[in-house]
Amino acid sequence: MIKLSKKVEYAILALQYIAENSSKTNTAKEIAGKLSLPYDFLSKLLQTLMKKGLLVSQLGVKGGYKLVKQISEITVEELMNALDERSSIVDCADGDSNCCSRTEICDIRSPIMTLQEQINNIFKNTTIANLKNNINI
Amino acid sequence: MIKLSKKVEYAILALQYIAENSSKTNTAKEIAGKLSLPYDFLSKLLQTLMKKGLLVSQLGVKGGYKLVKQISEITVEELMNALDERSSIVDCADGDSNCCSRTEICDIRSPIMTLQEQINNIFKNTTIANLKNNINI
DNA sequence: TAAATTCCGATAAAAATAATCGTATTTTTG
DNA sequence: CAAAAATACGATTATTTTTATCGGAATTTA
Repeated sequence: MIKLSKKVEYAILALQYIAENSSKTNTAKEIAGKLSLPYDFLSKLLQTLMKKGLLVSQLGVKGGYKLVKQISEITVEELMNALDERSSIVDCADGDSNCCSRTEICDIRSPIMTLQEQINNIFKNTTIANLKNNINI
Repeated sequence: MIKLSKKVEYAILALQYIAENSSKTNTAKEIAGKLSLPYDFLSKLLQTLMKKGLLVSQLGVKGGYKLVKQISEITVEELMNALDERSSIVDCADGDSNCCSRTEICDIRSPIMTLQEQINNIFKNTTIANLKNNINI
């Protein structure tokens, strides 16, 4: 609960890797290899990020992925949205008006939404660059 | 992703219900009925909260549950812990030292922990009483 | 002793997440 | 042009987590 998916976790690592190697196009294979991530899964994920405009891809032999903008300009929120991760802590927090079939008046909806907003703010204010050690122990 | 489990959701509702009816012991059956929650599931959840010291139970015919302390003194963090919900956003954030088998040096562990702490703070600073509308629309 | 209840372990069902597979398409290069 | 290296994409499977259910035991009250 309240956990980042592997998708998001791998994407953070991959974006950071691409950022470090931004002079060239990076193949999914290389990234997966270097970071020991499952190739197929990563590959699909990168395609999604490409479709969502966070990466550009090049097809063919010299193909691979490049960043569109710097990782200091990509927020975790943006990444989660791109990967279709809903950050709604309860179902009714993202527009399900039937949420309150349980009780006549949903007693907790509004305060839960506030909780939601606080969490969203954290993800909104954290960039992929923020999630990187500057110190290599 | 980043979602409260039904356990936590139901527990919030149940604790609020019990708080409103604190003059008597409340049976799992009644709470489930009034809130339209699945009895077996709720029942087990209340037993857990009892074991963790958030509720006291009384066996037998006039049995049921009562609060040990006021819901304004129970934080969401406490509830999640009681329900064995780990609020760790990544596996390595709760003591899995093997987390970094992927890369020699885990580049993101420390900043992820910071993110984790921010999220924890929210749950630490929100009580079950806070999650209740004072206005009934 | 019967009824209402908590208590408890086991299991099943459903949903979400993660991973895999096969194949098509594109591009480069020899 | 043909082969190789890569992305693109749909379908499917496997795994894990979450949610729900079941059966019966123990406890208390009346």
